[in-house]
Amino acid sequence: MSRTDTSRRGSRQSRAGIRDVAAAAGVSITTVSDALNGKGRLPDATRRHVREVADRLGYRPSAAARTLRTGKSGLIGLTVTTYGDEPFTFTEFAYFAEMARAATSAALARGYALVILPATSRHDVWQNVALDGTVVIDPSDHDPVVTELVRQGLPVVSDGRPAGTLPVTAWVDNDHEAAVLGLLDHLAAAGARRIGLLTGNTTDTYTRLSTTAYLSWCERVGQDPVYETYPAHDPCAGAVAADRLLARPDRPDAVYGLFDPNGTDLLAAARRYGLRVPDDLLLVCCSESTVYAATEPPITTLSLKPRRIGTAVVQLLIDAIEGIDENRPVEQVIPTELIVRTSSQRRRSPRTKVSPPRSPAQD
Amino acid sequence: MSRTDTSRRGSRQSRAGIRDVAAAAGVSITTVSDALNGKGRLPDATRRHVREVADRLGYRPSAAARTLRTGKSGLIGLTVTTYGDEPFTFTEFAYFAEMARAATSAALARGYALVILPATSRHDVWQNVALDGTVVIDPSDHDPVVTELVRQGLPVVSDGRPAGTLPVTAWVDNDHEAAVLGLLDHLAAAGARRIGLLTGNTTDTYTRLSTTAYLSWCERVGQDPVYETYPAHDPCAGAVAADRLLARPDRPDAVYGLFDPNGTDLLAAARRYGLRVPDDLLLVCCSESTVYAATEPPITTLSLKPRRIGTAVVQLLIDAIEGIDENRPVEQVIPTELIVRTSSQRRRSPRTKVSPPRSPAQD
DNA sequence: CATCCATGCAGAAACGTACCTGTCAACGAG
DNA sequence: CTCGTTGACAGGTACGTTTCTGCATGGATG
Repeated sequence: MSRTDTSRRGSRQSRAGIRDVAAAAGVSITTVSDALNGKGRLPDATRRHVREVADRLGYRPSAAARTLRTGKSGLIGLTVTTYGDEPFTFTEFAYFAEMARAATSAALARGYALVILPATSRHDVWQNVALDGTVVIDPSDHDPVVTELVRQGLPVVSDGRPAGTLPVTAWVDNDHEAAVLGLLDHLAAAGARRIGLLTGNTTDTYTRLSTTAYLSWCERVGQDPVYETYPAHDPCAGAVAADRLLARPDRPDAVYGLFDPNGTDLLAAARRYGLRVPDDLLLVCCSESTVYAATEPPITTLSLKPRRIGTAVVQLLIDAIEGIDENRPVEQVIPTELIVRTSSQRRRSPRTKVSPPRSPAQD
Repeated sequence: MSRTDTSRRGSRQSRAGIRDVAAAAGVSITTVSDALNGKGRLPDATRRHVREVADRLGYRPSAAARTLRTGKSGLIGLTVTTYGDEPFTFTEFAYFAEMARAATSAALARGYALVILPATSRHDVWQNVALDGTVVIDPSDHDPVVTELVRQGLPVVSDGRPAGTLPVTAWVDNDHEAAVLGLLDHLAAAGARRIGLLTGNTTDTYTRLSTTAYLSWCERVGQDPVYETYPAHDPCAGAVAADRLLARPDRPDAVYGLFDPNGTDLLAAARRYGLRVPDDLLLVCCSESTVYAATEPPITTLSLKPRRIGTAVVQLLIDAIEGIDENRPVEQVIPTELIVRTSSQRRRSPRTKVSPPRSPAQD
């Protein structure tokens, strides 16, 4: 009952350690550890007793000590590419938020926590945190961070297939080519004769694959490509590029925008030129934002299913960390979803007085 | 040059530790530690030599051991409230993303990393990570997590002033009352006779303060309050509530929406009822999203300046962790910004053929 | 009765670092 | 010549766990 002051130090009030619990419960340190971690062979009575004493003392095991001993920290890095000195970019907000949210949930469910670590972090920060593995979003060609991590023997799972010979443990990605081809077919089926593209001038895999898919589709159907590129990480450049695209002499009658804000950008540009959507111009953009369900008209979007990706990435990583089933698939393709709304349907749907509220964008 | 195998274990190839470096450099462990950490009094020659050997061996100090020894982990928790089992909610995407982004940058600049930890996390996850302190976003009245953390002696800084007697170390917040009052005055100045409110039915501080500010403004100017409430964490309820508000017999001629998606919700509802914005209906909503610059018409938004908040929160927390200037302000109020666009200006601006692209939403 | 195994627990060795406490040489002052 | 001083390092302990090994005890088995 009374505080047995068998502590080795005169210092008062430092947090209770495992040996304080052992002393108070009248057992050995081993027994406390086993009782609390459900290991060893102890009678239930002892186990309960130890647990109760630990509770009473407010005992909290030291994460640092445990990590040092076991070599596992329960921490997963979430690495985001940076433009300038800011972590993750303007154009990827909704995608990143959804993906990170799902990843956090998935990690948590398996007892892990996520640490946000921009790729450009100072080296000393990287080294001051004990990671069990890392998720890398859209790694660049020869990402020094990934190389370094792999060299340290840490598993690395990337969102987006690695470019070149980047030695990731596993990756998850969409089939961007199939997505773009399907989407272009959808537009063509809706009556588009000349489909334009609004794309980025960066070299990341997503942009590259999507653009080449567009070009090959054009070649297949015998259409001249009509596209404008812009630096996607610049928040104002998109509107300018959208304007350029619709100002061209060979103005397209349908446009696919590769980045999230392109939908509103294109819609605004269309209005400036007096183009009605979808009558004069069909519109699709890649976005996870639900605002496109409530625009006038609602805009068809391509969803990359960031929640599925976030979940899959974390599962793969934790499997690798825990050495579960070594010969599990190291790459996983998540299907995209085309959410068809008014902007890509040639025939305008009859105007309803009160349309039903938009449905939640679960999963 | 040759691998001096003085390692105490027969085991091969385990990561180089500090004593491997010491052996290879022909000095003691102390010297290595001092040389690498810039402490002690060593001649520059020794320091350089040790550093070089450490580099050659690919030595990476163990974060866990360092944490155990020093008691500092360099990790800051970022706690988000949850609705259901998902971290952070639909309505706060843009705000949260901006805030987290700024917080990450600020922490990084001072050598800390952020760990995402939903408030409802399993207890064992909380305990498995060694935190130096925690940022809590919008803590509820008697948040058990905050209480627990404070009891452990960890500094806690909250985004949003703590309700009741929550014992946070410091907090950062906007002056929500002033913001709402100013915004309502702005609408009144633009000619609004009856201003409605679209608000939440939750009890968090933001919603409560904003709503009471609205009510007291109404009382002051002698207007009957016209408002609808809905569960803000439900992604479809907003559209329904917006519709309800505009369907009322005492239909307002101006509306302020408290949550991010309310702008598009209200705009869509207005269209259904044939109301022109801003001619028949003035519109303002609280949002960090840039889509409202490109809607038709562009919508006036109230920005809570999440980036400033994120930065301030982290600075305050790290100051507390490092014990800098104990008597520093423990509360900080960040001014809001009303970004005035067409939707809240009575007179429609002349239609331009090509409007300039929207400006970036820096800071 | 001797042997064997399962049970219930204790002792002690790591884990890798930081830092406190020496030790030893050189050196200038008295 | 002696003595404090200072520079340059080495030794050793503590941080708080987990876990391997080992030691009793007691009942079942031959």
